Amino acid sequence: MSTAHHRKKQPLFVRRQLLEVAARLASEKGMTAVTLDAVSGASGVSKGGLLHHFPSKNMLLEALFDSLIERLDAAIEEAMRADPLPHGRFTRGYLHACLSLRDQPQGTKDWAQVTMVLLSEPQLRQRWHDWVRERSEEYVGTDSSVDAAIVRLATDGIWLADLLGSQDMDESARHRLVERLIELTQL
Amino acid sequence: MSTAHHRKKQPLFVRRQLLEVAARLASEKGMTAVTLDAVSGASGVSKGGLLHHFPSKNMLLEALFDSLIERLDAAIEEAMRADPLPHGRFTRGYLHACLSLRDQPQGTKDWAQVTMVLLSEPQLRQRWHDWVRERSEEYVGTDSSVDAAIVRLATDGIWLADLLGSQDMDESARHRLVERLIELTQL
DNA sequence: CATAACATACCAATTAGACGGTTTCGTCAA
DNA sequence: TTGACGAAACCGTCTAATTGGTATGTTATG
Repeated sequence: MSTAHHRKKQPLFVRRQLLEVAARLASEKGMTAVTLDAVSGASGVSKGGLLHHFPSKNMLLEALFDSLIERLDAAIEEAMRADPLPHGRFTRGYLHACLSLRDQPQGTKDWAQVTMVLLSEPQLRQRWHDWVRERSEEYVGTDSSVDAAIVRLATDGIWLADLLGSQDMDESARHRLVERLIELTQL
Repeated sequence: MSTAHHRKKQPLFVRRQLLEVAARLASEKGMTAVTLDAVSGASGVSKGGLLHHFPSKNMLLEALFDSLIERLDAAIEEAMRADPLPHGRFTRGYLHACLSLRDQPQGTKDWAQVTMVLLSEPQLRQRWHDWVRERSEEYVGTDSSVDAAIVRLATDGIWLADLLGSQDMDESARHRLVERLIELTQL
């Protein structure tokens, strides 16, 4: 009856839209709020349309996770290309990538929160674990020092702190923190 | 009809039992699996009984969160008592507490995973944030160096890595890591 | 016209919680 | 010591709403 599905078909845009809405719901209201009805409703897409793009709820969550990992990979690679020093390069790339993803308003907002929520789903933990393992094996030659490990762990800590939206660290303190972390990767 | 509710009344035990079951469900199957039916069923307690102890699902989750924070506080305090050096004492206490809670099989298992899952609930993030803020203000005199902040962030990172159940760090590597972290708190 | 991109209408199962009942416990008077 | 008696600690059922998913359309696009 509605003219909703008379609109122009734009599968890629709709798919992207659905993922973004799912991400927003997850970060703002938690996993229990990410239902098919809620996602389709908030997207202006029917449930049938949603299930056309993602055959099941799990598929939706996995796709969301994939898109986040993709983003992260791209950001790391970009940061690493701008880094001339091999030693600790991956660790610095990881640090910069996490920092840059933090304040990019484009696309999926609240990256940290979404990732956190997704990691709270046991089914997706394994994939994250695999991702970490792959990287740590790939860069074992340049990023296996104790200090590098500490920097990467601290990066995860920053990521974790960000998701609380806590603004208890001013810009200069943060800058000193990052400077020190980079220094540690070069030891 | 069953004789189940003829058993001896042990409110504290039942309450504790319910929290443990909720924690296990959360860590093993994610938040979406923590339903009133599931918790009451796996506890051998009726739904009525569950709702008697925790008037709503939110109350149950909050109580679970409280019990975890309690544990953490106790572990930190214990670690700090055994530490003679004031400088960086809280940071070391935080580190040791997180490490010790990791491998205590007693009571609520999978502490990290449960905390993670709970933090994925936006309603509970604020409380964690408040907790962090309180501590960082209380120990501003002894634990406000950049390196101390890094150690605490890295501790969060370890906590995060633990919840993936990744065993990709052997005992000696871990020991060196902790040694280095402690060293950083003393600079 | 064939197929992909949607929409609408259902469905069985599950959900949080309300409700009223039953059993035990603490307490205090007789 | 007993024995009411109110309150706390349970139990089991009911329900309205929501859940993930199916089945079957309708429209646009190549």
